[in-house]
Amino acid sequence: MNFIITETQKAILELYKEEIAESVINIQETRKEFEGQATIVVFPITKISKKSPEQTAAEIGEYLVAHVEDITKFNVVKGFLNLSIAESYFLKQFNEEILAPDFGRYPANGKKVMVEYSSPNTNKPLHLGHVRNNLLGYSVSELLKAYGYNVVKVNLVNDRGIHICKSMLAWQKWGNGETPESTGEKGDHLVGRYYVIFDREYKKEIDTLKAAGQTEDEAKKNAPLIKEAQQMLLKWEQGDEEVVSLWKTMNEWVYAGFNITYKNLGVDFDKFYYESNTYLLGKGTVDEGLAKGVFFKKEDGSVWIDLTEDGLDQKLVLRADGTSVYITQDLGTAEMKHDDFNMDESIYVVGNEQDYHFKVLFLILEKLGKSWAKGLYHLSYGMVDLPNGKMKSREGTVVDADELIESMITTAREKTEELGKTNDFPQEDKEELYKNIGLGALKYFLLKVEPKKRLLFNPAESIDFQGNTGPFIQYTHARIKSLLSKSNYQFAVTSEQFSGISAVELEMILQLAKYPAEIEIAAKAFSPASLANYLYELAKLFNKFYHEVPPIVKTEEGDLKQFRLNLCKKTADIIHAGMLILGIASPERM
RNA sequence: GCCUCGGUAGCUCAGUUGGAUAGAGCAACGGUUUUCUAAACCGUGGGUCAGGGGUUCGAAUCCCUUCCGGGGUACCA
Repeated sequence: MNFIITETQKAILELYKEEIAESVINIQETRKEFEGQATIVVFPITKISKKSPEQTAAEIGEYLVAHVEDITKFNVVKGFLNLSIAESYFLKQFNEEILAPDFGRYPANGKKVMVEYSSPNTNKPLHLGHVRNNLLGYSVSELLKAYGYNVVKVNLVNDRGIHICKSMLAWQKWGNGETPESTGEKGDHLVGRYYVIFDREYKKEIDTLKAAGQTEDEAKKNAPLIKEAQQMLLKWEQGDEEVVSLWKTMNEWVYAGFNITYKNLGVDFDKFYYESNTYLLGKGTVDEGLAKGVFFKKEDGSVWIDLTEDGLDQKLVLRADGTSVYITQDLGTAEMKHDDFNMDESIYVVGNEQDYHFKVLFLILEKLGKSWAKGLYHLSYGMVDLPNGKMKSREGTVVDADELIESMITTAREKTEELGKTNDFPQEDKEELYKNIGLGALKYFLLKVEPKKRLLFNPAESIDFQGNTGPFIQYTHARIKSLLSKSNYQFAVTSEQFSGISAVELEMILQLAKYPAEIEIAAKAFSPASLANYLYELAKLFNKFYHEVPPIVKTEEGDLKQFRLNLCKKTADIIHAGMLILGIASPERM
């Protein structure tokens, strides 16, 4: 409805003899309790008109109705000028813009963006926090594709380090040669189980040492198990055959397990990076920083950067013994990824506990003069909390990803069968449907919340299937599909002059018209949440329409029926497309 | 202590260039099915937008301040 702005500018020039900037004219949707579709907020204009808000509004309203064909009526409420727009305007917009096959699709913008997400540790299975990360990363990728980007999805796997050695060591000591094959256990769960066993035995040793008079810190350092694990890490780094071979074997088990989880979640990656290959990177960057005078060396030989002028602290970038720390590695990895893909932007999907780390990382790269540093973005998201607090792997208070997925599917199965909806479905289709619904509920639940907010998950209350949920939107889609098939829908463009259109239908056109802008907003914010809420509003509006309008299938043939069917079809298409961006399937029947 | 992100209905959440009487869902209560899928629709009740101050025609939104909560402030990753 951009024409309103231009016309209002003309009106003001005519009435008050003054040019007015576009930004001063504030147009919003008219609230439901008032008549009209578009509202101009006139307060800012009174500075020019030098008249009361009411009078200014009335004058502009009269001008617009007299001079603009599509504006048919106006009313003034305090400083708000409500305009009624002709139905034909909406129909024209619907036919020409919204029904166009490429509606909501952005052309390629020629830019490449990397989205790094998931980044699991290979010593334990994925939990609900990882699920949020994976769904966010996948969805943001799809969102950016829809907005015209060329997207590269990468997964930087943390496959080395002391934590992996803990699982390996525990398995060596107490595993009796168990394998996923011999136990039937998913590989990541098996390895995770030994990680927990290590921790349990380690704690026992600590207690023993404390009982013998050592302090907590001493006991933690001196426990034989941790020493053995450290030895193992050292051997790994020296390339000890036995250790490396065990490491490879156990990692393979974990990957096999992860692949199943990824497949169930519907996420994928274009490239995997492994920290076992990247952990030595970054030393060149440190040399570069020293040469440029960005870093400095302390007496002990350790290398630092001083960020106090930027409101941060001094930060170590290389130990005195020349070994790397986390940020050294990340500096090197960032350069490598840029060399590999030469992308314009790069998004790290990582939890908000690492806000400080990424702030520092990006700042250092900028100070090193990397031109691409300004394209880096940390998509920081809040932790998923349980009612009694944070999830902790070692304390067993985690919601396991595989179990959660399974229970969502089970719930979907129970609810669907209770409603008797799938009595005539072939068995295969049933299982496919339950999976789509169960995961739809889970994904929507996690994605509808603004990423940076932390999110509460209560395992005791199952995720809803009614109201503002994935299944509600899926149901709306299925309902439309059923209607279309019953009416033998064929596409045809209607005229723009016929009667019988209701207010809710105009609302739907307005809501559909917003779709491209919603993609843009969500893509720019790297946040699928607003899109999720948009789709919910659209579905809700459709259901209202569905109840208010008499059965379309039985309506006599004509423009009104055709228009309504077109409206249904487009709504289904947009729900389908939008849900795909969220990684959620829209079943044809449910 | 310092940095940072949050605090909106009983619960889970929407609400951005500052706009009208702050919205949904769940839960509670009541209603709608001889009509295209009732996982739906309609209605009722429920608010000190954490507290206080400021900016102005107008503040959940911007500024200051206090309180509460998460996270960070590691030569862990």
